[in-house]
Amino acid sequence: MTKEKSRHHHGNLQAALVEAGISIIRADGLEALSLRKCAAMAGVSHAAPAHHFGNLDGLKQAIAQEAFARFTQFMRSHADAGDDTPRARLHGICLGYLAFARAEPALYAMIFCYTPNTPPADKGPNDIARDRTRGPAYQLLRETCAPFVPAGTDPVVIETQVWSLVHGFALLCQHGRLGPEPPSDETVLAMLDRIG
Amino acid sequence: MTKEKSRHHHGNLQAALVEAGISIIRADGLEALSLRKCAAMAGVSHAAPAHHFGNLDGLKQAIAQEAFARFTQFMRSHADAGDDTPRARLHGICLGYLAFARAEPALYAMIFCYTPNTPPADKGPNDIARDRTRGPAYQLLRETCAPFVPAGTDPVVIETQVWSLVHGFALLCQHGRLGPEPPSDETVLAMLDRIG
DNA sequence: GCCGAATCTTGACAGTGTAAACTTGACACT
DNA sequence: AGTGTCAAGTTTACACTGTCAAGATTCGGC
Repeated sequence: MTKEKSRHHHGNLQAALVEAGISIIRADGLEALSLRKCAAMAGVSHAAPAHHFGNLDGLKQAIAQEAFARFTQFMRSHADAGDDTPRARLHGICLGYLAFARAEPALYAMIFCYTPNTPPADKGPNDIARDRTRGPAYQLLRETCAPFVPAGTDPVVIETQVWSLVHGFALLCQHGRLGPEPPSDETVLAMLDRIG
Repeated sequence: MTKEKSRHHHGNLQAALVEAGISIIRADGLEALSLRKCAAMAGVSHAAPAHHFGNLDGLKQAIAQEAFARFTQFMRSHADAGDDTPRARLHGICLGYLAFARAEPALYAMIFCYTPNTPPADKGPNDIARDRTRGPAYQLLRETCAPFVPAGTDPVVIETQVWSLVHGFALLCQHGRLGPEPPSDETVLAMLDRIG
């Protein structure tokens, strides 16, 4: 027999709602996101999402978490693309960062607004604790930046500088603050090379 | 006679609504902003704001414009604070930037999301056109960065690098991505000095 | 004094989040 | 089979929001 459509127990409503939310955000922006529209798009009653996410903010956090997962994978694949030199890896990860921000502006912005931070509040300020509090992508950034840390300087300074530069550039581009057509990726790489 | 309270013609409703909106955003964030709450806070009927701003987005733009005005003035005062050396001016403007972003996180974020850009679409890519399309504060940034532009490199690269770095750092701090207590201002100045 | 235009009010409607009570299906246990 | 329990969705209801249309009031120029 074919799978009967039971009125209850959607199967994987949680994922379906997140997917619906992503498509709504992609089409009409974050402001257009609503619990009821996601419910309708998933073919479910309007109050169902609240059972899974509590409230609208919960849904946004779930969407942001999914977006973060895609973002890290996207960036990691870009890091492995070019040569195996440290510089090629740094360029790759940053170009991936910018490409994702350009391709998915709304999702990218959500990652930083609706993803929880400092979850476990670990003890010492060691590397592992930093990775946890700064998000799943920080380990990749740290490894990539390591070869460019001059002797005697705190690695955090370099990591923070690279991250701030790329993040700020991505957002300024996204909001059109860098002119109608933004600077080329080569400009970013040139800025990057001025650091290391 | 004392000024009679006339039911119509509030006097300066436009400004009052913007002020109400700012206080709401300061207290409960951008999400809590609503036309009706601003109207109530200004002692006016619920549909009055639409007459001045068209819709909610119009009000947001007006608030962002006011926020932008305060931001530029704030930053300009910081630029004139220290010594008259180029480096002191650069440090001053960046510290002002960060101080404003820390003091008024919601207003700072609004500036980049709701302020229109590229208004006149000027002809040549000269300095004046750049100032117009990139916002009123760009002239200040350009003047401050000028002494640090090495011979033979495009000034835009330096300006963009400084702006991206400070903007990205401010937002990463704001969202707690740089740890529970963010790096000190000296760290930012150190990063800045690595550029010039 | 008068008339148009600007300013604000009132009333209404659709869409939204959210809470409560209810219905249905799945599963374990006896 | 019968039963209890629990999770998943539905239904109903309410307050709040943006937005529109129509009316009231006041201002400014003539």
